[in-house]
Amino acid sequence: MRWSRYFLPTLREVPAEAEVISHQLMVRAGMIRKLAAGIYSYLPFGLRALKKVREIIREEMNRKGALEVYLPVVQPAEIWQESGRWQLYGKELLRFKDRHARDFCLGPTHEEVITDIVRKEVKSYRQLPLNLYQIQTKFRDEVRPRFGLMRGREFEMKDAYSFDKDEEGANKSYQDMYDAYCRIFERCDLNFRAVEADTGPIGGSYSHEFMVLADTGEDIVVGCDTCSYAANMEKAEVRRESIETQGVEMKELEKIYTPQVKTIQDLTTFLSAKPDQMVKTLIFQVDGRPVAALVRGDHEINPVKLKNLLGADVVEMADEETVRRITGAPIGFTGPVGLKGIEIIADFAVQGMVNFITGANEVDRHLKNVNLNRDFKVDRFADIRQAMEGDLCPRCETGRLKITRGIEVGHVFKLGTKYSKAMGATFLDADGKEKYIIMGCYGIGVGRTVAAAIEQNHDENGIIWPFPIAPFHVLILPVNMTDSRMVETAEKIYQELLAEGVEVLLDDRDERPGAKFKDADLIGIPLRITVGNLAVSEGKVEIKFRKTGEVEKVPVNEVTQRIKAILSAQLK
RNA sequence: CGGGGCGUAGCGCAGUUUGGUUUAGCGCGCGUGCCUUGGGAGCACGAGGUCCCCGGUUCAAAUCCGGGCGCCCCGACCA
Repeated sequence: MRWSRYFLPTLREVPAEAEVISHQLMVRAGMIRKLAAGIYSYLPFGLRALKKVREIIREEMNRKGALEVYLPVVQPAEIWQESGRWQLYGKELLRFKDRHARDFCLGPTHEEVITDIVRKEVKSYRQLPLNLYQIQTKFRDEVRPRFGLMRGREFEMKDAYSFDKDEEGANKSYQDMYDAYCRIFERCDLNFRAVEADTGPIGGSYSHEFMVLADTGEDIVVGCDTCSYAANMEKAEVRRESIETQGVEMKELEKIYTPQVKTIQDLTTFLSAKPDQMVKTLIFQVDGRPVAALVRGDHEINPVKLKNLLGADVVEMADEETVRRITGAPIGFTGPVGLKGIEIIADFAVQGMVNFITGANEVDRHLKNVNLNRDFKVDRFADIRQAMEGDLCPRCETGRLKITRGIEVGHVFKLGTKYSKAMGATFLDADGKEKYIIMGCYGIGVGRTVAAAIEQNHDENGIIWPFPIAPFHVLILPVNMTDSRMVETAEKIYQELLAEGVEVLLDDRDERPGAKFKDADLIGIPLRITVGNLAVSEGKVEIKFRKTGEVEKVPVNEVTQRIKAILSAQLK
């Protein structure tokens, strides 16, 4: 491709609206342009990167025997009503009516469509297992789209759905996809971790998220510094620390006056005590009934854990009025002592505490030297808090947990029979009995993967494409377009590389060298061939690696061979 | 959905507080010519605007008032 005939509009300045580096660079490097909030066009250069990722995904999906399909973006309300999600999905589901006033939506995901196809076509266990996937546009009307392609409303997603006759088969399907995902992200040269994720109330199922590690990520990743344990914040387990409390004397319970002291922070200052000597009592509404949850003052409650523990559908913080009704005091003075008619659940860490501080269920009062069993009873101890940096690893003996940020690029999920039951997708098994198909679903954000790759591979000058997803592998840069010898040399190399099938971009623009070099760094093509004075004087050109800055001086007639050698090594 | 910010040429911005001295500006980019060619050169000339939209106040509105729309950030939310 000749740059002069290409559509690659680069920007010198950072667009005001772009906050994160990947977004800035994708706009500056002429990859994308915004049409509306969370809705982007891909320009040719950006599309080439997207296609590279698509192709890697296809190869790995096909390798596992998944079959590509292409499902509609516009979907009728009926199948969503059947699955129950027409009601449940909320405003993220963009709905509209056609000319006959029939209800439709733009597909945010495709479980309904695929289940509809499979229930109609699959009748026998002989047709299973089956794995169907597509790479296609999704639309989710996000409340707040942000960070360019990171959280768009319209975005490209690879979604796969597996169908199996039994648990064993479903587990294998899941593992196949897990393995495929690892290969895909490895091939994209991403530093990622597969983390355990919460599955919600479906039960018995499990799920992993594939997180690309990046400071700008929206998700929190909890990982062990020693073993391979990793989970997202919702799911991350905490190991019980055994604390010796035997022999510590219980002091006498004491009520203290604490005017306007409502938070742990306030208490810390007011009593000059440490947060880990306090117990936070939080009132939750769990499917409509109140529950008190106790965690140590320096810990945060994890509502998802509470929800799973109680097998509840909805867990939310109680409002001011409810708290008053139950505790007799405003928010900020809640404590477990004297609470009646309410289940009390405490985090394991509370179990090892003696003589701690809690709210007194009375305005401007707290209690000191509170003790378990003597002053109140806990109905259940459980792991209900969020993991913290430095916590013991729940899996290995010596590890400590570390907290990092990540970008979720993929998610594998065992669905079980949720959709097959809702929509009646059954098959006749070998034993002659009708059974529900066991499903799994597996998604990858294609555009988000590209953005994540940039987030992880750039420097102050621009993008540094990993070879496997680079829009072009080689950029030829003739320094002076008015020097016919340089132009001819560049042209010769360009033709040779083209003939060899190398993906090459020739910067034949009549720009000054400085501008060309800046653009070259910005768009980040992994190899740059500089055709300059050396080509005229010694018949040599420079091959520069964008990533390392390393430069090789190579005779013009050896360039093509050298490039081929580098590419075959890099692309394996 | 709560809080904050922004909207002036393709991009980045000044001007708005205190209405008129601005014929609406600056830098970059864009076009033409000269000159220059190893890290975003220089000179000259030039094109390019519904100052987000609608309404109001006023002799006079980019500027003040009311309403609307759009975009960005924080939070909540996110099968």
